[in-house]
Amino acid sequence: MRKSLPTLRDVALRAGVSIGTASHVLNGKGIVSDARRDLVLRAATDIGYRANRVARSLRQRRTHVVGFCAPMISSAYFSAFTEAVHEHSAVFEHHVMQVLSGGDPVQEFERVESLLSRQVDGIILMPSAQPAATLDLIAQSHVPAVIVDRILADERFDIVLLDHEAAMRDVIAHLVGLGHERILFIVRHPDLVTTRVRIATLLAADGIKPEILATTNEHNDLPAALSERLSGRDAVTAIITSNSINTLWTLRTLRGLGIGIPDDVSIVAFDEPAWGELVEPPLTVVRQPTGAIAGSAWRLLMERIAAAASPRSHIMLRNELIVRGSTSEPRRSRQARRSVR
Amino acid sequence: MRKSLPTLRDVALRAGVSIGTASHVLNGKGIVSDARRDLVLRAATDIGYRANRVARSLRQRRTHVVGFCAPMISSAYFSAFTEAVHEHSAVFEHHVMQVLSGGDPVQEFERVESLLSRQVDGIILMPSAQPAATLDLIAQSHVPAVIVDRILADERFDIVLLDHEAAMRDVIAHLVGLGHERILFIVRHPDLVTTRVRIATLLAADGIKPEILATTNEHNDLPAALSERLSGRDAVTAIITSNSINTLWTLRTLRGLGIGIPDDVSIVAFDEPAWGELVEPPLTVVRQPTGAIAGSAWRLLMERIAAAASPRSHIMLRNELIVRGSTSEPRRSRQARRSVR
DNA sequence: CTGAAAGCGCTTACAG
DNA sequence: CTGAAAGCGCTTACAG
Repeated sequence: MRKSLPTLRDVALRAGVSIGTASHVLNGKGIVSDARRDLVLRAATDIGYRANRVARSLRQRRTHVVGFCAPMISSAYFSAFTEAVHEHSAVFEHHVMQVLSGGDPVQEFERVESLLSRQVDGIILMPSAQPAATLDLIAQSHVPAVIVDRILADERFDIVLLDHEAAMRDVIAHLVGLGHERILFIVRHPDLVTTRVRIATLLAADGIKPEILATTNEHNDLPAALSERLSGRDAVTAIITSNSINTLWTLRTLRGLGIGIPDDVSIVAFDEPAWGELVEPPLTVVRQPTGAIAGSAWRLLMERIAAAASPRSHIMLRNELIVRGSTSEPRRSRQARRSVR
Repeated sequence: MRKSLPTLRDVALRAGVSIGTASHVLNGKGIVSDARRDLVLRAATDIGYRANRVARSLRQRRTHVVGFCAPMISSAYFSAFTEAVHEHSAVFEHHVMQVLSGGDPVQEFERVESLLSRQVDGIILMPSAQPAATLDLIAQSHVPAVIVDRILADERFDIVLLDHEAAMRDVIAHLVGLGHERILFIVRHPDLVTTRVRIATLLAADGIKPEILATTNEHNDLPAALSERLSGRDAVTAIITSNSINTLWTLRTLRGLGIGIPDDVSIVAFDEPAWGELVEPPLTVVRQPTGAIAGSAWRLLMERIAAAASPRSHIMLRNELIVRGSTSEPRRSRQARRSVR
């Protein structure tokens, strides 16, 4: 059995004061005479006292712990966002208890529930594709929560979201400006609201002929699908990929097929992978402002914890289109122009 | 003020039993008659009871929370390892409270201390470069801990480490086998024990002329340093990079200098970045078995929590060298061989 | 089998 | 200013 740690009682005993007084001193609350203050402080350091935050949490009904649930960690957007969430936690003097949903609504529900049983003061959730049950659970628990992206609107929560419509419009404008018409959008999770918005925006755009391709987890369908879409007179001239992993597989597949970028096809990638600037050619990407997202989420959550009744905020953040070498005029326009000369 | 949640007392009241009996039923402990069991179960679901894990933790002096401290999240090795740590947490029925040290010994100490005040049952630590104070703190707290890598031996802790010496020997053997002699090792944190082992192994190897280059955070010294090391008759023919970010900068710099891989210089990268297979040429890398590391850490920690007195374990895991296109014979041997014909 | 009671380590009104 | 006491929501011997 582990030797039990010194408690506030031990401090009080050694300092010859009451537990209440010791508590006041250590928390800088109430008014205590200098003499006793010194006594308590000395006693605490002498015996190496460290407050038990579990006891304090129980008593105060406030844990200073924020629950954080995300689908995963190990891809560009998620790891950058996760790091930003943890970096902000220190600023706001909270700990974070993180759980992974794996994108599975059932696990999401269970793990958020486990967070609730831990009495977290608030929740930051990056939802799965079907978050309805989890959102109901959170709403009904009355625990302050902010939902990050992947959901459009919900009056019950503060929401930080990216303006996916604007981002997609930027991408389209860029490609159309270069002369592209047949554009292939490769998505991984067509169910995600995020993806649906992007798809809808693409389909609604004027002057282009968009196609959508949903990939599987193993991406083994990609070579066949891409070689088909990239051949013939209706071949697509530009590809938009929906996330880093998708981008990686697409590039690999294109290389395998011997298709050149941007000569044979242009590429725009959502997310900004760390290697985006490294590949040849460097990638045109849609950058996600992960630091700003995390900061906004924390700020909203802290405000909500402080004032449960204030009106909900929906913050919309703008992505940034970074144009690099992976996009250029389509081959046909280049040839056409050349033949004109 | 948030509406207070139903407690065990509410369940007991509604079921018409004592709190102790309700507790027994809900925890599946003790022997309770079927009639009362049903009563309690029904009452609990009726009022939507959810156990308060903070209260339980205080009473049991066991939180089922593991503290996890790492320098960062957003680079390949760390994000893969972090994800693996979280994935295992569910299996072992613990939550994880994660803090970031940023590689700074002072922050590391403070945040591990805050973990201790949260009464974590155990700690998984990826140490900073000067972890002595933190290690003392943990040892003195008697909280079970397992140290992951970056430390060679410490009888006070269970340790999971990678066999960096063997890994470096594999790299050297590979390069020497190809005919390389002048090898440059680009490191970012020369203080890290990990790095020191790698450097020592490199310097001790027979038949090569190794050089070490320590980069700064901004890597703005890299172009000058590399162009110097890669020119002249003593030019290095192979480069080993110490982590993903370093690798990224090195590749970018080489491209900027117009130096070809592997024609002008071969590259071996420690860590296995997600994009390792994607760049041209695909990278020869030393793969870190992140899943196995996390699994071993959890297993050791759980065993230590169960049996504090059992002897400490030091587990050593083997890296894997993945040979791809970024390494080949050095130019000079190729030219020499050609001229022989 | 069941209930009454102590206690985990704190904070916080409440008297004095 | 200070101390005695209640209580946060549980678990767990201990009687019966």
